Amino acid sequence: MDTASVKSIARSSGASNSHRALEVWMPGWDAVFGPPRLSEAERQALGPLLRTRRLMVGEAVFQRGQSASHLVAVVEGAVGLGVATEGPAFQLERNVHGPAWLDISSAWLGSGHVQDARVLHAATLLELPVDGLRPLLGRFPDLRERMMLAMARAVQNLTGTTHDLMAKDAQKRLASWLLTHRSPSAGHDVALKERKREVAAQLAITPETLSRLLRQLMSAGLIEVKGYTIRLLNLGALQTLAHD
Amino acid sequence: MDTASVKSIARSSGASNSHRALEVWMPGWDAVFGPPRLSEAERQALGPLLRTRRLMVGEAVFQRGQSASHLVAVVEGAVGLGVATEGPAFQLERNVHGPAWLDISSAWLGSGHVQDARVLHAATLLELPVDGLRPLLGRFPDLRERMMLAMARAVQNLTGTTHDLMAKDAQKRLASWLLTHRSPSAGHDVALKERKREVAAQLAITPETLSRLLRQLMSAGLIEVKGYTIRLLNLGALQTLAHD
DNA sequence: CGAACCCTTGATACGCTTCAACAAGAGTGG
DNA sequence: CCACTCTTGTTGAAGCGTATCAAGGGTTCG
Repeated sequence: MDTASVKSIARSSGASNSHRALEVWMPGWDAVFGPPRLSEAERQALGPLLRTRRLMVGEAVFQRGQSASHLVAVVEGAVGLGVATEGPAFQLERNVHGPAWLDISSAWLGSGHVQDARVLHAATLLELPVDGLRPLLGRFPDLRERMMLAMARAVQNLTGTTHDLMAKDAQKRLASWLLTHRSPSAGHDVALKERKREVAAQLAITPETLSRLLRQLMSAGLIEVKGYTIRLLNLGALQTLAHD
Repeated sequence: MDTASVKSIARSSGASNSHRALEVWMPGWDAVFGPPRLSEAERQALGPLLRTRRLMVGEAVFQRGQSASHLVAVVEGAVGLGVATEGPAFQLERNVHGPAWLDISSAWLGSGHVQDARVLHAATLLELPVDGLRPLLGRFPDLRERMMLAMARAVQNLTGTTHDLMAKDAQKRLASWLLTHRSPSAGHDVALKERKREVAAQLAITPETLSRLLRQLMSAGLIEVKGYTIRLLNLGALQTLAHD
């Protein structure tokens, strides 16, 4: 496990010069914290605290009820959040593609994770002990602001999700999903990075219903489905559908 | 508006002794921040920033899209979060009874509220400008921790809500709601503090369905409904129902 | 080539909504 | 004081949206 080697570097560097300290910083970590980039001082302070784990498909990142002492992020890969049922079955609720926070709230409360997390595509995970983070928030206002923003975004995202679940039917949720998941470059294509059954789970519908809905939108001329690529033919109409 | 008088006291007191400073602190504010009680220094720092508003039934606390510069809490009374449709109609999604935070996330992002908020029972509101709060978070570690915890709790609550919406049917959500809303003292009664149609809205069902479900649970012997009081006759069975 | 997936399609079932009617209180004005 | 209206909750009948179950086709991989 390469976590060990990173750790030993961090320890041996001690109160290092910036050159040595840089060695504890791994490429990709910046993406989790998001722009603007962390300052050198922040990186030096955070570096020794951070741990990475590399997990393969199907492995559990954490389990429901398991006490949480670390904030967890996905640096790269994909992790599903949900509830494990008996056996290998897994009731997927949310899909986290790196780089993004996976569980930014549980560790603060110290009361254990609320969901299970399972690796969907081999993933690199980042763990940040909240006990170690706390003092840093006093020393680094920017880092503090960053964490507040990250949590605020989490709240807003979840608020949006609950709104969608309460107020929109499946077709509207799908239209909404398609619009937010279109590739940033070519604005009219959605390249599915996951299986359709996982998309369906996020939309809180069955794979069968998703299939029917796609077909429905297709025969209405709004989209064009080719395997795992969906071309959006009529953005305006999709937005009208999605917006309430 | 008594906000003005409070404000003038805060201003005139300047670098006051603790006796004068206490005057800017209003009874009830502590409840919003939750235990343990704020320190004297924290109160002195927060006091001049906080503003209270007293709003009557039906008034809008804030509107969707309206830019948010303040964290908003309900000191006392009840406020509904949702989306205003045309006219006076209001699609209620969440119900906030004071003391509790109403919108703790929008102001951090500075991107406007995501929902409308409307007063359901005459309410006292507390507003805390995030620009004023920011520097305080550097000076008061306890206050910082408190805010992190509050946001973390918001995330966990919303996570629970989405889980319920995705995985549970209406009956299970109702059982769950009844269990979490039973009066803390006499553990077998639920005294509704709102109209049933508002309870239904929170459960994302229609009032008709709520009525039928209550009748259903009643004839199953699990509860006893008398107007706005519901007696839970079989906690165990309700928990079995609620827990997936 | 068969086995194991994934997606699709069809038939049917069920949960919840919608619409409509009605009963029971609360407030209002003659 | 009674008739009137407004609001809230309840009940019934019908319909829509989505789940469930079952079957078949397309890939991928050993």
